[in-house]
Amino acid sequence: MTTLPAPPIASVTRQLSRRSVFEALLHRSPISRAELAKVTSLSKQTMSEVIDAFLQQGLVRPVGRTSGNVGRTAVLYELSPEGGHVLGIDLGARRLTVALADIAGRVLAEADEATDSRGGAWMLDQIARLSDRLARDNHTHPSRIRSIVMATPGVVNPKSGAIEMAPNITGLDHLNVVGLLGEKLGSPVILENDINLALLGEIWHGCAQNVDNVAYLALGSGVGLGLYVNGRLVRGENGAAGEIGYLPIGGDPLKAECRVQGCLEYEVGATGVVRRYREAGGSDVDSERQVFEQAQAGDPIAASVVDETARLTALAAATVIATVDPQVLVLGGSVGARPDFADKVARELLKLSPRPVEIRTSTLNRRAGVVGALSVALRRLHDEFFGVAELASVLPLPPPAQRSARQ
Amino acid sequence: MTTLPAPPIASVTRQLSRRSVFEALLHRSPISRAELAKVTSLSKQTMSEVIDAFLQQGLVRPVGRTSGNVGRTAVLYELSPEGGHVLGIDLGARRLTVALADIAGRVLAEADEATDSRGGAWMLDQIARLSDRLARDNHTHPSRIRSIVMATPGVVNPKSGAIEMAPNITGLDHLNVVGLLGEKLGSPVILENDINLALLGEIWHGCAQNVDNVAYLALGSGVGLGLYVNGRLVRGENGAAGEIGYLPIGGDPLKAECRVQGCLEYEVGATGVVRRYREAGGSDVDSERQVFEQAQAGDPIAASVVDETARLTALAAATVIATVDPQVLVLGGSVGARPDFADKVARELLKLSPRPVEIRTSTLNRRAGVVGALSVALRRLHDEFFGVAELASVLPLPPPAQRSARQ
DNA sequence: GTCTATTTATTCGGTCGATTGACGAATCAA
DNA sequence: TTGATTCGTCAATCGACCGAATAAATAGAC
Repeated sequence: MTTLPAPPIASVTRQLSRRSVFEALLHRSPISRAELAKVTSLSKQTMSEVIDAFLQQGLVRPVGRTSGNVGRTAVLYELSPEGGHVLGIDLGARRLTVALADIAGRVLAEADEATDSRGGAWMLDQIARLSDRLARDNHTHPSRIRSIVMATPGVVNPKSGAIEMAPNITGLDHLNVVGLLGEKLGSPVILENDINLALLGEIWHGCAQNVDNVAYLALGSGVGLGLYVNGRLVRGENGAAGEIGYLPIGGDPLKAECRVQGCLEYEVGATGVVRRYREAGGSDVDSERQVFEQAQAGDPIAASVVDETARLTALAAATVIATVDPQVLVLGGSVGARPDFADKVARELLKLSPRPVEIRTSTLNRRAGVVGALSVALRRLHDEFFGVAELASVLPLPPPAQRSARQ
Repeated sequence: MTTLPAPPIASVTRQLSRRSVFEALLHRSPISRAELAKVTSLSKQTMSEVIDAFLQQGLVRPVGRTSGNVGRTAVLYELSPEGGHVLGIDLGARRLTVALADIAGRVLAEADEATDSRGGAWMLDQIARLSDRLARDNHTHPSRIRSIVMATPGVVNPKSGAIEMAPNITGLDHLNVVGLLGEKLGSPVILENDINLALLGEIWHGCAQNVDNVAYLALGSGVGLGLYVNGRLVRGENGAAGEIGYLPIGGDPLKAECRVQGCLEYEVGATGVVRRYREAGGSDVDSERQVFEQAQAGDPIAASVVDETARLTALAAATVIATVDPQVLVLGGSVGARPDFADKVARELLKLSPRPVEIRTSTLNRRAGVVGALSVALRRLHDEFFGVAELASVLPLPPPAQRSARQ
């Protein structure tokens, strides 16, 4: 229980060394000093200095020794769980999920319960309560949590960090969520759109690992898109990138309904699917899931509604593919991840797109959001400890108004 | 005429110092050592060492002294044109443009002539001849050119750097352009899509300076899109990002014509505009430009064709806006940059998009491509001299298959 | 059992680069 | 002419790195 951080100002070069040692520790967990020196190509004594500092900070701990090889045995080290913790939260309209991980990215625990339907402040209390419990159950004092990221529906303004449109959750807009939650939990909180985080989840632990250009098409109660381009998340200037509910697909884009909730959303969103099924004379249903189940059970009306949904989804996918040319298209969300539906979309897409794209279905499913939240929280923590900040930035080009050389 | 580079291996920390000194020199051109020390927050001593090294390399040169202030006068320095040159080339179906700039980004000269219509090898010869002439006319031996970027129509594969589809230029595909041209010109050549470079041109010297999220919609003989997201160009996995000719807009996406050249292209491309005008009973024209001129002259058929073109363009714009949420939408290309047309598109877009986006028209027009090529060539040169390579990279997260800690 | 080869980790200079403070040089202002 | 101010260099010091030498610990050969 050492008082952790106090990174006592290090020179740039030492910071770089620390950083690369940390990276090696992340990826080759139980490892000796000598081995670390090899992979980082630092000298053995620099390595010893860095490891000593890490030990003192409680960032690293010894775990056993090598044996069996010729020569002196080496002490093995790994990142200590005491090094810091992060919290990921997925706030859905129905379910609230919380997960805890340590600085090495090991997921220590996960918990979920039904979202408090009273919304607003009650919900924030619920989040705080659940998070606290999770921390204590894992012998982690809540104060040891150093980075928190929460997935939320709606548009998150990338500058202010505030929620701007959260249609599904009552009393969440016009509430200073970052401030209130940060105070309750005692750590800085970052909000991010749930679809974006689900995408990052699939990239970290799911079906899109080691891919630099991914489009994630989420189809559930609504329709949304997450974009990962050049190895970075695309948020857009107002955080509204991927709001493809407004794509002019599936109806007259000038119609009143389309202007309000978006053309595509009106047809393909959950209420749209149910409405189309009812209008076509289908039996009584109250969720889009039932329509899909009816279709699989042989209901021809449901089948045609599903086919049309797949067709429209494929159009949206073709649009995205033509625009950003991703390597992989991930289908997610409660509807999109259904294998039968994904197959239909893939078939439709073959007819549309000149360039076939690899289609995958979500492997994390409901966990995607919370895993993505963990990944962002983790990256934030790492950057806090080992960031090189503006060092990394690209060299900006000179502005056009060059004063010319004068002798 | 010192033998320039020979950067005699510098330590990381010195490289960082050099880099930030260079950056300061780029942006505050005539500047003294003392001033440099202030803005870079390096010590005066270090500054003198770095400047001495730069002087020896011929990278900077003194230009006069300060005067008028109290205290000792200071020698002012600026980046020397001898420090290195870059070449930008814009290879169009009609016109070939070449421009020369020095390491500070000062455009030294520009020249253009009609593209050799025999295409293929003749064209490469023409490029080499024009480039050589430009260099010699500016007292720069071609061998001093250290970085060359060429804008070309078609899809450039981001991995191989080869041209994959160049419909408008004869005999350009299946030709090792990078290799042949690099050999002729004696420097490494990079190819990039012309629309992407036009976008980068507008960002560097044109109408989209200091904006991190830009969509560039080019409408000329064809239709294309350039995307600049998170301060970086979006190429896509196959270099096919922005190929919005294939957007399912303006017709049945399953129709034969659409599958070949793309739905939107079929309607909005130059031949599409002319075809629609003819089909509507318009008078005899042989270019899309004439249709637009007829419309302005009062021809009602032409006007309706133009209106429809604007409507479809606005639909494409709305699609892009919903997908990537740019801060600025630039309209470019011979048709797109027409103010009357841009106005129409803006009006249509207002009806479609829930979130109004700032629309600008290209200010560089035909020069955009070559200016963008210069900007990329320049950045490459700067990175070669002062790049920090993987130093800059983000800390990768650990893979999911974490071996757990074992005591 | 002993010895040797091998590997780990620490100690000891030596170098590089950055900073600091002092100082001479150059200039303006009074 | 003197004083204030700023520029640029010199000398000393400090932090961080590396390579070489050395001590320590172990497996395997004999």
